[in-house]
Amino acid sequence: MRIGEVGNAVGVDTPTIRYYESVGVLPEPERTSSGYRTYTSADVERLRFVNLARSLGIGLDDIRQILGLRDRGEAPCRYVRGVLDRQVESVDERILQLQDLSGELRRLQGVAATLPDIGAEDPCVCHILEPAAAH
Amino acid sequence: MRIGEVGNAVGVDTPTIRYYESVGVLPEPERTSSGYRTYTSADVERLRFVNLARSLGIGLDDIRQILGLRDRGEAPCRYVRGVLDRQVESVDERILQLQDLSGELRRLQGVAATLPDIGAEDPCVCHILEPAAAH
DNA sequence: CTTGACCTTCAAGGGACTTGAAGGTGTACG
DNA sequence: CGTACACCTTCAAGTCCCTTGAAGGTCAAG
Repeated sequence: MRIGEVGNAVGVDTPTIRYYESVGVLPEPERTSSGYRTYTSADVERLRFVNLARSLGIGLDDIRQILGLRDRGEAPCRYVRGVLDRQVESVDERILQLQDLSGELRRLQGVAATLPDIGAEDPCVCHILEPAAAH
Repeated sequence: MRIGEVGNAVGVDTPTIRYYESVGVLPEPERTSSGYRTYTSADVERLRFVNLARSLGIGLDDIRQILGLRDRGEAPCRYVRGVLDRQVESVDERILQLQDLSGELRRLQGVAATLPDIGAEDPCVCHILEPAAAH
């Protein structure tokens, strides 16, 4: 299989596949005599896994670790559990931050709707945003 | 005021202040004879505004626009309203994505808790994550 | 024999910093 | 007066995960 077919099969574009190879997440594949990369079905499964893990927000370093464990014949389960725990924690924290942010932005939308435009003589940079600094 | 004092006053570290200058968000300040940057209280207010806008997730390009309008004596209000609208939309979209992600990760935590560790002979990369691909 | 889709490499861009190296300045203390 | 120490300077590269572009080679169909 050539790189474009693999990309279509898994849903990853070809520069990304080459990028994964360049950072050591995918191994260097065989080449045809003219230099085209050729992939096996094991390579396709590996890429499918990488793509799945990325869609869960798992970083390439963690993915490399998990694949490395498997490559050395060790069960990655313990490591995967740790990654999941860390990932849930950071995602949930991020959600809380963004919910705060959304609330603040909506409050400022309300402020913006009631305030008239200012003129050049006004001393502050932005009379919509700057009262927010009171927090 | 020197760069460190400004940084302390506003809560921004000095490399970041220099970075803001390098990308044209802050103007080049006066220098002492020995080359140290010296800031006015107007510079401090400007940095305070940049920091506030950044804390709302507003990008440096938008911040540069807003400050540019003010610098040219125009009211940035209309532009600021547009930025707020776009920002609320993208933050809310991101929250939804992350909530989906959190749900999926928690589901996988549950899977991980009930499954035993696999051995090297198992055919898949990770029997915790891979059933997730069924979605 | 040419068109067009595919493939190759290397390099740079993006966003917003962060870190590091190598060195100059300013001041308080002994 | 010397020196330790905190502060400042510049430039370069690293972070994370791709994405885009340039310049060119390969292959099958018409």
